[in-house]
Amino acid sequence: MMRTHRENNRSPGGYADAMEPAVDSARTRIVAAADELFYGRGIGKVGMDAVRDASGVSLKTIYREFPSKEDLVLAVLEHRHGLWTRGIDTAAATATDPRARLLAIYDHLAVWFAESDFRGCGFINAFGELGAAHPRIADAVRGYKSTFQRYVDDLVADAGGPASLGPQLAILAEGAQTTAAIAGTPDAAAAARAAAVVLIDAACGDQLGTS
Amino acid sequence: MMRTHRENNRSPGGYADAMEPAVDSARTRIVAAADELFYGRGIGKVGMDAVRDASGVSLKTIYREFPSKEDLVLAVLEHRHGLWTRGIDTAAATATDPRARLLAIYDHLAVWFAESDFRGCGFINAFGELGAAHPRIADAVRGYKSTFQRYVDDLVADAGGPASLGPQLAILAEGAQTTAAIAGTPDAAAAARAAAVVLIDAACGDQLGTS
DNA sequence: TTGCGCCGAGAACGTGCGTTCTCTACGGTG
DNA sequence: CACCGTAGAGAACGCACGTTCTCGGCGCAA
Repeated sequence: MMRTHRENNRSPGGYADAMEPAVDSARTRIVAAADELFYGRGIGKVGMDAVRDASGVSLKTIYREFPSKEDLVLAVLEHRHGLWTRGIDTAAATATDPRARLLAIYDHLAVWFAESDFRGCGFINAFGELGAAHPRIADAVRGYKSTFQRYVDDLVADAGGPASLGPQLAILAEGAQTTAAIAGTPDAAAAARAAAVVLIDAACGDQLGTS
Repeated sequence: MMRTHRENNRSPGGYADAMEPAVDSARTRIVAAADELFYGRGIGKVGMDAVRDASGVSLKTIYREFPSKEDLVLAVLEHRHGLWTRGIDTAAATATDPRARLLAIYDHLAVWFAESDFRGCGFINAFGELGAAHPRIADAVRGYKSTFQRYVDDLVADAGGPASLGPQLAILAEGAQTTAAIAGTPDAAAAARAAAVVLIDAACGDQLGTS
């Protein structure tokens, strides 16, 4: 099974092949700059002028790549999903069994929460801010979250746990993110991990030792 | 102990005593209307004109009661905290022991998630949207969340559980809220409750039967 | 009744921002 | 060199919104 939680290769953009490199680097710079700004200040508080200044790409080029701010937000969310996926994958890389891979999720959260610019889950923030008015953004967030849910469910199945365990572990991860963001401390990752240990061992029959 | 999770009596406003009734009903109508609008659409998407139209109170009076939109947001958050507190208290009213009062939290979540206009936790949404730019709002949200954390911690102590259990149960509640909001289904409440049962019984020595 | 102060309705003002337009420069091709 | 498409800088436009101001009406004291 070993589902590796890959991101999609590319959004269906459709730009010419010959100029892919230059265009792609412009896209990359725009998305990277917008991601940092959106995440740090909230999407509504960041104007396209700020994205231009931070990326060094003119407004005209930004609007050629992304026909509207909403499209840029969607690209930023996809980018964040790639970061999240890679982080989970590297955290799980050294694990040898599904149980350890599940717990690696919370270890990754601990690393993330300790970053100085941590401000909660970008998907949750975007959903709370724009979900009601922008169905495409709400759908994208739903999709990313359910992808993660499937990842957890598959690991639970590999570990021989019941289907009810997956949602519980995902809820712990979600709650840790908002708790850490609001409290301003990374403690929630350790608490969620400890709870996950109890839940996993209670549900999976306790074949292995604790921790 | 029986901490009853009360809200504060009044914010330090300081308006004349003689006109309190009329003024208070204006405040109430403004806050009620703003609460519904802010929660349903997101704070940034609701103009003061919309608050005026929905409350039937003129802009002049709104600005006499709340010197700025930020002050109105703070009052709305306090109002929501009162609703949340009363909901938790009534859900816990029929419970006879601390364990049941803890589980009543998730029963209350299930009721809340099933409401047609449920759109996640208003505090989390406000924090994600405005926390970075409005420290007073961030502080208020932090305060409400830590009040809830203390409520849970006290119940855990009453139940004879270890201090580490309180944060775990609060994380479950937080995670259930965001999961239910994004997924659009109330299932997360039941999953969080089931996880809470396992965690409580594992930590408290399993004196009583399950569920 | 005459003045006075409060209030609601709504216009007005300033600002920020999403989006588009203009102007200029430049690099490659005949 | 002339030509063309493209890019950047930045102005411009339209709109939404937070906040303030104006106007007309209404209740109330003398």
